[in-house]
Amino acid sequence: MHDVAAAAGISRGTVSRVLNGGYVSAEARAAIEAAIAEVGYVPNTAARNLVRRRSQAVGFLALEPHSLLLEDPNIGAIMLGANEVLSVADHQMVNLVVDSARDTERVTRYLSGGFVDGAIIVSARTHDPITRVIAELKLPATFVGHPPDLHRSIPFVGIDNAGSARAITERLAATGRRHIGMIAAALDRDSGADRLTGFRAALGERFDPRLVAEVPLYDYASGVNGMRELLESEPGIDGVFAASDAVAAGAMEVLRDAGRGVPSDVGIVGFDDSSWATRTQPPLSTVHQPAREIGRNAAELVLRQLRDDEPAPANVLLPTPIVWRASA
Amino acid sequence: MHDVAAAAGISRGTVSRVLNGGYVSAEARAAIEAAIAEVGYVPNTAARNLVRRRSQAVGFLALEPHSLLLEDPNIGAIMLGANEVLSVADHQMVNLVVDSARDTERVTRYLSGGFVDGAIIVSARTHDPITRVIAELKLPATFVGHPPDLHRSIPFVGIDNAGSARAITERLAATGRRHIGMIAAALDRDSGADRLTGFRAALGERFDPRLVAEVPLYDYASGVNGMRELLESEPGIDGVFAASDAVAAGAMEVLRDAGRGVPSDVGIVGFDDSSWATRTQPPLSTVHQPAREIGRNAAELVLRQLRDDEPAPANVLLPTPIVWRASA
DNA sequence: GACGGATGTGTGAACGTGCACACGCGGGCA
DNA sequence: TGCCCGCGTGTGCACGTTCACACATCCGTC
Repeated sequence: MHDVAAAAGISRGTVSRVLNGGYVSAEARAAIEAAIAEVGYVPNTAARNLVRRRSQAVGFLALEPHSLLLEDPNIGAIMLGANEVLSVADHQMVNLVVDSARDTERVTRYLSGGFVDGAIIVSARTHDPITRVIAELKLPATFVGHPPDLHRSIPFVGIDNAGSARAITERLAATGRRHIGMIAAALDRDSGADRLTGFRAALGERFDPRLVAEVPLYDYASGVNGMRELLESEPGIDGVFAASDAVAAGAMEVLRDAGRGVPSDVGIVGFDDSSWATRTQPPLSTVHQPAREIGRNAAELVLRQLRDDEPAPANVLLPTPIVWRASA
Repeated sequence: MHDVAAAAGISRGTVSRVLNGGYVSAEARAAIEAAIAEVGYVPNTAARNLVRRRSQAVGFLALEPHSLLLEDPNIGAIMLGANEVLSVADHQMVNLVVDSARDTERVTRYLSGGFVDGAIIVSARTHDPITRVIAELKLPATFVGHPPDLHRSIPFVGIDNAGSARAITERLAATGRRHIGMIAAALDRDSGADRLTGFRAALGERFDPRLVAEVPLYDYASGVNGMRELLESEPGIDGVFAASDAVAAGAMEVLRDAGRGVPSDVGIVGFDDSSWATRTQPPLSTVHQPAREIGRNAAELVLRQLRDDEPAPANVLLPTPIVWRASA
């Protein structure tokens, strides 16, 4: 910067003002911009961060084991979306995977150390020590998905799981199915529980608790087990709402083995619109989760908190269009 | 740091030596460590980076459009592996997706500006402007996969595509298949071309150019088209080596529609051991790509270049075990 | 004509480290 | 005894910015 000032014949202070805004005359600005181009000047982030007490970095916290991270069909798109927004705003995105207890310790230290100005938190559970740390540090943050009850001060971006589940179940019912069941996964998470709630609301009087198979995870194997259970308790089942596309794929496999045609004998719908949905045969009718948009919005919410002149942002619920393919 | 020094009754310099190594007496060390714990001291990265002229960050360059990024079955695991190694070594990983020409400009500026100490480059093409920039800056870097011919100075980590293709083709042939074809994808990349080379080598005299279907991408749709082509040119085909698992999945779909049993009528093998491999019915026999290990090794190679006392690292080729499932 | 506000510029003091250098002390050796 | 060397410690400067403050000029107003 010193060199730029010398080349332009002006002081350091004015160069700084050109870069950061302030009263600068047109001539001075022109001279300095020419000098910057000539010298090939690039501001030094470390020095800037030092004096500003900022790091220009936002942490992307995934509170999940490494293996599940890769299985999750949405997380990659969420990361990508967040990264897009952050990099345009000249912020770095730092990935922090919290798997073991050792990670928790390391990441906690990292967050406390001022290495990041804010955080995006994915798949937080209730009572997670990390979320407590964030709340205590008053670190600008945003949850993806419903946050644990404790920290209502931190905004979140997500989708209306109950409403979406209700909508697609109603659509499935409208195709004339009489015995509609659900493979309900991950009921220990709000997303899983909400999808079941929506399903129940859609059926109203016709809801039959025997036609709900509860399975632990959103994965293929759970779909296989859930569908077997449903077929056993009601052989005449002709419609299935699977809590995720992977679950639906597992269910379709069981139906095929049982000689049931999809959608001729059984109509089936999923949730996520992930890569599974177009890989099944026939392709899956499902609820589209705008994962990239979720990531973008999460990043925006963090950045907005970083600009202290703006008010605390409200939560964001994104629309989830139904994608109707051939499975129902 | 000043506070720590005061609390321990010793000077700043000695505190610095405790943190960075140097002559320190046992008593002084103990006193300072106690003071650090008491004060809750965390070194300031910005100040350290400023004086050391380091950023403690490594760029992860993906030279691919956003959409393909998510389709790629390996890239997530590579990122995860690299991130693991880097974070343990107290380095940040900065994701840089180069999609448009605007990205190229932004990322070039980023790399030149000393924002990163090194780079990991994924899916580079020949003559990519970014790789030229890296070579000119003499930025410590590592390629994932074969680098473009130009920059032999930069090491790479990858797998032996030709050898692996040869091995699994031989294994397929050993099951007694007479008419073995290949769906060869992405021949404009070295990985694609090498897999075809390996296939040809395995068959030797028995190689029949009519039984090679060339398709543009490593994806499902290419598998569908490739398999149709093979069935047309040789209805008696009883073995297929698909250039990727996604291609194999597409091929299996076509075989099912054509009423051919897998593996009873046609044995089929893939490449990658990605999530596709366990989602097909029957599950796919394939070549395992150690993606997470590739990421780890790439990060190691960059870190080694950063420790200037060590010699320039050599390339790394990782082993690719065959995973034999039920499709052949 | 004095005064105050708007506009524009220069200067010095941080920000929190690492590192070079100076210095002190004790022991081995010629 | 004098000197060198290994060990251990303190001090000042530099790293490249931002920011507050001081100052300078011009214009309009009481």
